[in-house]
Amino acid sequence: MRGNLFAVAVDLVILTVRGAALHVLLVRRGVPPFEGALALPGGFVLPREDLIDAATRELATETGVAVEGHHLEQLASYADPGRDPRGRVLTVGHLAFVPELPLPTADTDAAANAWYPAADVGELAFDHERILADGVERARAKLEYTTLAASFCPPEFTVAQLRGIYEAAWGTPLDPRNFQRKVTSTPGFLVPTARTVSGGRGRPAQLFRRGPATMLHPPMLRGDP
Amino acid sequence: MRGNLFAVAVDLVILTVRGAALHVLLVRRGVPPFEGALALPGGFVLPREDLIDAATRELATETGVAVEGHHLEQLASYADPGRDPRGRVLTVGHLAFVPELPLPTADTDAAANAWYPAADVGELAFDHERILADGVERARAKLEYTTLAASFCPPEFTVAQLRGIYEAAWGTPLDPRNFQRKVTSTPGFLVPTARTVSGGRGRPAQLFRRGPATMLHPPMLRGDP
DNA sequence: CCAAAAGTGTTTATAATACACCCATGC
DNA sequence: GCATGGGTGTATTATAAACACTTTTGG
Repeated sequence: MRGNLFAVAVDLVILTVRGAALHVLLVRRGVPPFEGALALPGGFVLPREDLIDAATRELATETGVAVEGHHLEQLASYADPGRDPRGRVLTVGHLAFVPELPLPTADTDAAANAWYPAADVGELAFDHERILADGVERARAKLEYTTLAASFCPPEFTVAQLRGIYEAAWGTPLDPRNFQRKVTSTPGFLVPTARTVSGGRGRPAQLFRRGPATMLHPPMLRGDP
Repeated sequence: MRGNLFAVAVDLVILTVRGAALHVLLVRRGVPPFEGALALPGGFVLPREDLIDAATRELATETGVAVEGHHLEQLASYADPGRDPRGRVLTVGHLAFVPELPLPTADTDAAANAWYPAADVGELAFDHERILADGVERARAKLEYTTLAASFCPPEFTVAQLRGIYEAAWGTPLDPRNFQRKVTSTPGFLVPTARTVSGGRGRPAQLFRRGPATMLHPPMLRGDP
């Protein structure tokens, strides 16, 4: 067909919210090239595998959790001729949103994996800084006009937890009272459960699940004000 | 590195607005596979070429016009193992917005190229129906919250022309008077020129160029109402 | 009872719609 | 003049931000 063949990989920008900041899952590379450097988790696509399946497999490997209910989408492809010293490698970046969860202590192929603040990762292997930047930008954009913030929460969550996601993602405190009304009055965003959370300091909060809606009209954040 | 190598192609969803509907540029295939079928224009990525360069080259080939001022962005990658009967081919879909322009009468590699209504293209080669659908969906979404509608217009255009883009893209008539104020009062959307268009039936309209702004806050279209 | 967080009601500012109206041209 | 589309002003309506207030828990 042609002499110019590519190896094809998938790399994952796996984001979560810890404390008040976006964090990304990075692995320490154990083999050349870029041995010892931090990198996005990823790997080559298998002979009969589709891209989303390869990404799903990597996500399960790295987080130790099934993809059940996690959000995973394709981000963009990167194929700069010089991006990999081994030769011509195209990588398809993917973006995943997961709740804060304990990581498996690496019986994976990677030497170590851990959460790092997405805003301050230092130097990464290959062009992974660029892929990460694109992933963070896309994540922020999608939070504005979709209901995906709930993908960062566990299966059942409070309105305050959800608000923390938005506040972490774009660093602005939000009015808890107006936020409450906004999300509870958006049809299909939240499905109330009968249960409440106990043990907190104030009045117990009601627990919700993700609703069927995916798009927000109007968006969550407005212009500059 | 690995035995599972891919051929890598780029395919283009080139959109324009003709009359009152979105149209897409399609080519009639002159060689197998899918000989005689309609397909998106595209081709293989060259050995030292980056993806955007390959897409830019194809866009210039098909439209006969330099990419000056045209909008071109990566859409998504497609690599289903069965998508090409010749073997493992990954294609990186791209999305282009161009003004209505005369097509070169094919001294290109394709047998013929022409505009087709994007909503009614019939069967396409490979998985190009899917790629087209993704492109149209992305185009509609981006028109809502960016200034890209102006990319469908010639270098100088009237507010009514711009309104026609929006009306064609989502099939809703818009109030000319409120539309006028909305776009002219959005900073950086339109740059007025001294010139006006003559020969129309009513009062001559002022001509504008694209401004530096790219994002719209708030978006152009609101929810269902 | 007090502190703290959840959740509701109400006022106020802001922005979007609807539409009356004037402007500048061709015929 | 009059039809036609370009462009502006303004009243009405919807929405979001600000914040006082009530609810329900733990200590």
